[in-house]
Amino acid sequence: MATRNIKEVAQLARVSVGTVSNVLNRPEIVSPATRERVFEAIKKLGFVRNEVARHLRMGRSRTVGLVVLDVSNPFFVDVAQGAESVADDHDSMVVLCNSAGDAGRERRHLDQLEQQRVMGILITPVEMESPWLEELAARGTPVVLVDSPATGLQCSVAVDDRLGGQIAGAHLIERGHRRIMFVGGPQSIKQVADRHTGIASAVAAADGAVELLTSTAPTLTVAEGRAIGERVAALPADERPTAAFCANDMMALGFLQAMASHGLRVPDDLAIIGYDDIDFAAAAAVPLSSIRQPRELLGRTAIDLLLEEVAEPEQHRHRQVIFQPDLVIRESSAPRRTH
Amino acid sequence: MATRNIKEVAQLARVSVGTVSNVLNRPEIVSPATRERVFEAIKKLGFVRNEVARHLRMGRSRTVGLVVLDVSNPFFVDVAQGAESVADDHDSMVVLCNSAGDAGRERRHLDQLEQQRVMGILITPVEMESPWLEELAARGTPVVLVDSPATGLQCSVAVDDRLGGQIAGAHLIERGHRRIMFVGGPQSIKQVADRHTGIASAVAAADGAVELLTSTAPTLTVAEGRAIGERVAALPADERPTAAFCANDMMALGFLQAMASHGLRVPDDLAIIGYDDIDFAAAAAVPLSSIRQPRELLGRTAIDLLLEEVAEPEQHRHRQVIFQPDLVIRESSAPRRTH
DNA sequence: TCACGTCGTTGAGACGATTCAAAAGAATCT
DNA sequence: AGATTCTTTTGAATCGTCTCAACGACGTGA
Repeated sequence: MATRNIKEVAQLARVSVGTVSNVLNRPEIVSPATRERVFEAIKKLGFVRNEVARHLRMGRSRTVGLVVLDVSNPFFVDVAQGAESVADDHDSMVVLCNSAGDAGRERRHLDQLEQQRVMGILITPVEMESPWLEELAARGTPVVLVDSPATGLQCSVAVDDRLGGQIAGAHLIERGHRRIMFVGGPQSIKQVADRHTGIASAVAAADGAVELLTSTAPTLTVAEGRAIGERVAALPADERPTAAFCANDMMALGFLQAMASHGLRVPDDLAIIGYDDIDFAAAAAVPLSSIRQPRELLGRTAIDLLLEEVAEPEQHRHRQVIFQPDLVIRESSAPRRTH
Repeated sequence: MATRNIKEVAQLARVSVGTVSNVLNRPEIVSPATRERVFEAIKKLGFVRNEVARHLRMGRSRTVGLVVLDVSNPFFVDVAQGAESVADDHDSMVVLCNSAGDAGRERRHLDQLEQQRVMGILITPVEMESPWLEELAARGTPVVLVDSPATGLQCSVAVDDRLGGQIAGAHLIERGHRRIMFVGGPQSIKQVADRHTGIASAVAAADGAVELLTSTAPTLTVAEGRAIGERVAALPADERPTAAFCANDMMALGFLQAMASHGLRVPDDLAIIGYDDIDFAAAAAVPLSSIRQPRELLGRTAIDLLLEEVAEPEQHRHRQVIFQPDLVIRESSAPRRTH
């Protein structure tokens, strides 16, 4: 409660509050002697600037909200770190919020961030269509979609998920697989839908020779991946797919665990390829093949776009940046023996 | 920029600003008719409460800062989730900051949080002794140490790391290992120092029969674990330890990868045990034995203590909560054959 | 009719910093 | 010395909300 304010500092230094403020913000216009006196007073009182009052007066905040689908997915942590590294250079702060794939939680976080009058919001939305976001933007909080393409009404940074799915599919087909399962999540998540479309197009290109199964989980977690894996492992061998393309690496890890616990060999009995190429993918029981996304670059670019918009709101034109994914081949999808 | 304020709402609803504020905060004391009129005005204008002004006026914030050593370590993400779940119930918000083991970054985050006048700070400090934290607390921002025992000047939540180290050591010794390496980090990090002390005491209890090597990295990351692993793998077999106790699971995963890439078999050539029991430990190439900490409970309890202190600053007495770690045995430290 | 409570509403200060026009002081030039 | 310019410092207004004493309207009971 011993929080000092500018007034107390002014009193102790025998200057006006205006001068203290000047020392804090434009020290060069204050005479050295006065400046020194003020600094001493600050030190003696243990004065710490009140950013809240500052923000209220100045009308703009130095923090950016980042709302992600799942904090426990290292993919998003990496995106966040990318964003934070840029924010650091502009002495802003990133506050990380977890929607956990739940529209309600997402909504609450957005409300909170808007009430805090954050500088802007970076978000991987739970649902494709969200009027909230547009209203939010209309009311004056810039929004940048992350890992999700925008319709033109706002900026966005994304990776071509359709292409990623296609690459994964082509890879598995090229490896000789003819019965492939897409281990996915809610189609309402754009990324999932696109990855599905991608692999479907690769399958279609194989001219009916390849069969595509699909399983869907409510969330893209390790646990769900494991659950689906259990079900797949329980199938008779001739009904079982020979390869699985998981919507992300978390699911792939769970799926892999289920294979192991049922004595199925990866990639011999069943090949697996994940998505995101999180660091743990390489350290898995069987190192996971994956579709790599430029995780940190995604975060970096998103906040760059945001800062650009904030800096020049007038002449800013919304942009949609799209990156290309890469195929990373590891043991989990190693060459399949044609039997 | 279309941000409306209470005054505009008041004008449109033809009431005073005081009444609008009442509608927002104590709707029951406002007559239904007026209340309705105000709500309509709010909706029509798209008014969103300015939490910044609110906070300035009320003098206290609804956000809590959580400063962790490494956001990319899922251990801390779990702690954060525990904290957040409690914060949610008290409609507060947790902002996650990453010191990345760097005292400078930690310092900057603390400054920022103090300037924002957060309700309190939960922190896993980089260094044991930190005058900053005490000054911070003295100036009125409550601090709770997380995963790190306090000296009595503040609240803390921790797990008995000494015991954890001892359990890990006893386990390896019991499995027949006589040459054990502690793969650690800076001794300035209390957790690391304690885990080391723990295993050392287990080794001492073995009466000279066991040899304890120690290697130290600047940070507790996968990369550092791998680097140390590379060096260990390069040693001639008779100088190489037969078991490694890693200061956390991240290092253990890196260490494990190094073993694999050098063709050393785990646990036959070298057993590994980690610390934290993060979810990825079980999914590793060789499922990792680990010392489990109650991760979410740690975060939950920390914020409970903080809220307690904030609620009743007067009669609050600082408490130090200590939990017990558990041994989780998996394949990476399976029985060693006596040769 | 008057005094008195009750209920709803009002409006004037805070809260702590920034900003900026204007005043005060110092330095320079005639 | 007096006029002019430049440098410092001042203090009042402002940002958006909350709080609380005071006020008006209304009904009740005497």
